[in-house]
Amino acid sequence: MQEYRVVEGGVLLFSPAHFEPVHIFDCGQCFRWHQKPGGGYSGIALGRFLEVEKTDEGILFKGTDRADFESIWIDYFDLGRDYGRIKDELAGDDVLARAIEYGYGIRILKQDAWETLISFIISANNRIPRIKKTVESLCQCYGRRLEHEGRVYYDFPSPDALASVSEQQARDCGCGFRAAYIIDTAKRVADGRIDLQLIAKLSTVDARKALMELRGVGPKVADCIMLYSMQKYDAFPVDVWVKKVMECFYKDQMGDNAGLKRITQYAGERFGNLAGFAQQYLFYYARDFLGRRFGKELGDNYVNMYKK
DNA sequence: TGGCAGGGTCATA
DNA sequence: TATGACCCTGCC
Repeated sequence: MQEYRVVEGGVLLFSPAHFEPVHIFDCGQCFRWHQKPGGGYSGIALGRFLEVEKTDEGILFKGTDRADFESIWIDYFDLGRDYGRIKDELAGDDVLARAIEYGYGIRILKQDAWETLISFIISANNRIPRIKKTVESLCQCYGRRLEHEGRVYYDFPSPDALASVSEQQARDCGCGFRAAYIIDTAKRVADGRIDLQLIAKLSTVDARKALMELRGVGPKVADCIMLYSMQKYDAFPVDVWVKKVMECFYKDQMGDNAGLKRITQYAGERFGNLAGFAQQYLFYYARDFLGRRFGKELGDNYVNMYKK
């Protein structure tokens, strides 16, 4: 655990070698953290408002006190985990070594399972700005109103709250065709037919199966829920970017035209119980660095450049 | 300005 | 197991 100290306005984390806000909040795992105009991030998680800023001395967690920091945020940001060791293990792989160098400050947050479930149902065939907008809209319409230092913000709506929303109301929030999935899922969680805490205790294979019983939850969304909120670090969500990067760099090992199943299987073999961490580094690297540079041509272009 | 395509999933064949 | 449809909007 890294050292921290209570300072004016919050808690300061010293020399955080493996904590970079932009990497953490922009690596695709969360939707309610937003970059502030003056720098830093603000977000709402676990029913609380928090600001995270990088300073010369370290990472400043603004708007929290020792009690909340110790009982909530240490766990949420997974500050007890030694990312140095994880990186050392993964960096034996050439591709991962480069991805880690690029996204050196990524951490996997321990998010609320219910919020993660609904957020990633919304993510299907969608774009990140719209996902954020839709989640925010649901919060404002159906979430609990909270105040912090005179500022009003909204918690993520409870299962009960979303279970009583009509399909049209959910569509009005921008959910689109996912509206029916969300309401159906909310009803199941609200009346206890689905128990997320129980699912979290299952093995990765069984939890995946259980989650995929829900409408709107396929393999990718199930893996995201397990990785981002159930501490199942062997889960390896395969989205378009991870698919591209895997097809590009591990083509020889996986064979031509590797499908989703093959990619998932290969990631399990190669990265084992660190597959989830590997996925985060690969996703961020693929989307942020390679995506910006090469767009759709990512695969072949980069391979050619890499070989030279 | 219009048209495309997207953090996938579901239904159908 | 393989296609197409799907809400809607940011972006080219």
